[in-house]
Amino acid sequence: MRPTGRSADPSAAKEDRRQALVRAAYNQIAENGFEGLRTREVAAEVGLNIATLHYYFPTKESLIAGVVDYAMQRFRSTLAPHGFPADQLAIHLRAVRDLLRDEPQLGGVMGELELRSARDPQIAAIMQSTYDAWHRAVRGLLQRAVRHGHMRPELDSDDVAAAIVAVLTSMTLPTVSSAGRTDRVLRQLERWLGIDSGPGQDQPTPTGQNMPGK
Amino acid sequence: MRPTGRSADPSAAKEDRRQALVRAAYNQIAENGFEGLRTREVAAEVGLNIATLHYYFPTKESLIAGVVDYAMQRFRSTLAPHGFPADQLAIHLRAVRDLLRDEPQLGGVMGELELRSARDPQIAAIMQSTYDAWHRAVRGLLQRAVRHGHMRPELDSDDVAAAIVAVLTSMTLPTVSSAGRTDRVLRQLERWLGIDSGPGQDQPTPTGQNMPGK
Amino acid sequence: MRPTGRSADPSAAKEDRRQALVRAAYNQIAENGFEGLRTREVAAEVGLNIATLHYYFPTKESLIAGVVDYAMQRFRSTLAPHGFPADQLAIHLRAVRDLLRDEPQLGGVMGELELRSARDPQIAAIMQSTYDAWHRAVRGLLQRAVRHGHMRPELDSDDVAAAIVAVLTSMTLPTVSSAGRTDRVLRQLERWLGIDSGPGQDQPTPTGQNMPGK
Amino acid sequence: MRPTGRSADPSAAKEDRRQALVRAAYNQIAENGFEGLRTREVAAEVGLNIATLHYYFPTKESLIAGVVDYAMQRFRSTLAPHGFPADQLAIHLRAVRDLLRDEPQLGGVMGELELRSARDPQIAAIMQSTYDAWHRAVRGLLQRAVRHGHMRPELDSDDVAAAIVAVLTSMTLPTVSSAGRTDRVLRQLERWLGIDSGPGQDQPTPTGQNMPGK
DNA sequence: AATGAATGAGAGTTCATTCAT
DNA sequence: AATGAATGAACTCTCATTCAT
Repeated sequence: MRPTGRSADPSAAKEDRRQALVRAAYNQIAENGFEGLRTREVAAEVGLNIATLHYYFPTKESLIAGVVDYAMQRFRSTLAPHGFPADQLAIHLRAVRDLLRDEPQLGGVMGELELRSARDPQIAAIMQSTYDAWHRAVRGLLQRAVRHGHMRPELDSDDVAAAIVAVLTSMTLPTVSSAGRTDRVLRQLERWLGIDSGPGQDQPTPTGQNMPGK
Repeated sequence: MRPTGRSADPSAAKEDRRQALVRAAYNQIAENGFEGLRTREVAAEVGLNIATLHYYFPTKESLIAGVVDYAMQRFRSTLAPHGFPADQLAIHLRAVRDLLRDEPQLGGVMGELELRSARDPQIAAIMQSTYDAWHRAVRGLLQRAVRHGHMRPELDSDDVAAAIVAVLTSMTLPTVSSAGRTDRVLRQLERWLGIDSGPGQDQPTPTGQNMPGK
Repeated sequence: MRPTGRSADPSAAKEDRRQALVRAAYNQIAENGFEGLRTREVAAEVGLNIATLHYYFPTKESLIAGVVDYAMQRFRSTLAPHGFPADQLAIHLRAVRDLLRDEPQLGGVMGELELRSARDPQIAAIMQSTYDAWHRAVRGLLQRAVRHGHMRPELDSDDVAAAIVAVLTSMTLPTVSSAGRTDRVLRQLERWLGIDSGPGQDQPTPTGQNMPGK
Repeated sequence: MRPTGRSADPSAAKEDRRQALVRAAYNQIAENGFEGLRTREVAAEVGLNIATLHYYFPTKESLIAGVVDYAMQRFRSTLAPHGFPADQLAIHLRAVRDLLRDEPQLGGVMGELELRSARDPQIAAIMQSTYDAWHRAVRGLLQRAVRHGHMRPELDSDDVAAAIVAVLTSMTLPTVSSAGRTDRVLRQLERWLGIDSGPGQDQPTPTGQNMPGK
């Protein structure tokens, strides 16, 4: 009675199809943007007829809603790790970078959602709450780091969290992410946070401009 | 007293019309995205027939090119001040914030261009060169600031410039810019750079987390 | 008893629709020329929406290709009889005349294709090969006729075939075909070929200018 | 007081412009057919503005009428030579061939007019009367040739004239005129008429199938 | 659960024509 | 006599959506 696979449970099979369609749409958006999202293409990629797509998703908007869900879950699942020990902030930054590097579509889709949220209140709400959760998570990390004495107590955890989220978000944009700027940006962010550990991808930079105590 | 308006110079009048169309398209993109850009709407907004729009811009693509030009000029003109004394980096950051605040459309359009550049090589080239110029300008500021003793000499001006550009860019995104996050982010950036002149919008908060020497 | 009409075989029904559209386009071209061919009209004539027409023929050009096929087949089917006994050249000439008389659209469409071939290499190729085949068929007839002693041996079968094809082709032109000139022309051609079997449509005019021996 | 040239007479200058426009349209039709005739292009080719074209020719149809006139005059002028001695029929055939060879546009335009006449009664009338005149001229030649003993008395001058005109007309069609078929056709026509003079373009063929004297 | 066929609404683009200057 | 600017009408083509099967 596994809920996945083409097995007994009919409603599971249905969910499979839906997932396949959502993933196809997700890829399409990553590649062509909302502008270039064609339901026919999505259906074709899954090997289905347009009409069948509309059986699963009555309207294009509902399919997009599915994509938003999928992207968010994809994002969150990787971004909100389990334990978060003391200085796992560094791990978090790397995780984001790795995620964007390994699944380049995600950046594109997030960017598209970002923009769409300016016009689509429904998406805006989802995005906002996701970012709020993210912000809170990062802020929590910062506070714990301060409590553990790994960061300067006078930092405004709200402001720093906002800045971190902003920098990480900018990395989804093509212009910033291109030409290896990503690594530059991330490295500098680590320096500012005093969590740069040298190797990463690159050279040992034991400077630590911001953490005089170090 | 240039011949703006329906006055003497005929070629100026033509340029006026073109500008009006470009601005209308610019607004449309800001409001509805590239996805929602309709030439008929643009023409109507200026009070012209579509055929007339095509008289000025043979193709939709050429109109978009006009918009790109306009947005870039809008962006650059405010971003590349003339003199740049020693600590004008702060002024620059504020200028960007003010520009995005006072002309909210600009953020939207830049975001759209940003995304489009992932698929449109022509736009990508323009965006890239603009960002490169921006990066160089900021880096130059940083280097001068270091030379004048206003910043720590060991900073990697390339990395810091990249981070600054990334943060400022992220401010064009709706999610980041909403809910007053912009100010948070900017304030923190200033702190990191050691150029913060106070909390909120302007009040003096001489903390200076990053520039211990100062 | 093939599944014509709205009966069993679904793919046959599809082919029916395609045929109906092609025939409608064929009629439109005959009536208004390529210049006046409007997809909307074609669809309307069959009782379909334009979008549906594009379902069957993705582009106007592909619809035209269908028309070319149809016209050619219409032409060939009647022009390349089965057996061709000795003096069937006469039959061939009459068949062409009858075809053009009974299906006046064909002349118009062929004329249009003729002209279009001056600008459209694709059509030019089709027309050329059709005419070549026709030329060869006629030449073959002539040679057999010579071999059987029904025509003078010294005739240049290539030249005569070219002339015959030219005359028959000219009969598709409105000016030539109008005012009963067709019959005049054909009668004279028969005389030159020595196969004339009578005046007007049928009256016996045993002159036979060309076949003195006969 | 020459009526041509850019001199004194204002109405002559006007006529010049008209002629230039007509000739430009004529060339355009030869190249692109009626289908591809664009008034803007015509005006541009003469170096005028569209609006100016409409000053000379209020409507596109009126411009076309001008082209018809021009083509007809071009055709007639060369086709109806002055003297016509006894066997000038041969000269006539050669003249037509040379005309079509030396001014290839004429064939195209005549073909277009030919087809258009199927839909445009006005053009049909002009074409018809031109062809009638041509037919009569050729018939006159034949009759004189018979009277002078250069042709067989029993020929039906009406039928032969019709056939000649048909063959010559077919030579305006691209498919017939291509691939050197023209010469074949013409040569054979000359043989049938008994006026082949051997060399022409090619080999001496003194056969003369049709001249009983042989 | 799946599909082929059909559609309405609308997109960008073209073109002959007009009008004020 | 000439033009730049403007327009209406029409064209081909696209796409999300629907419906009978």
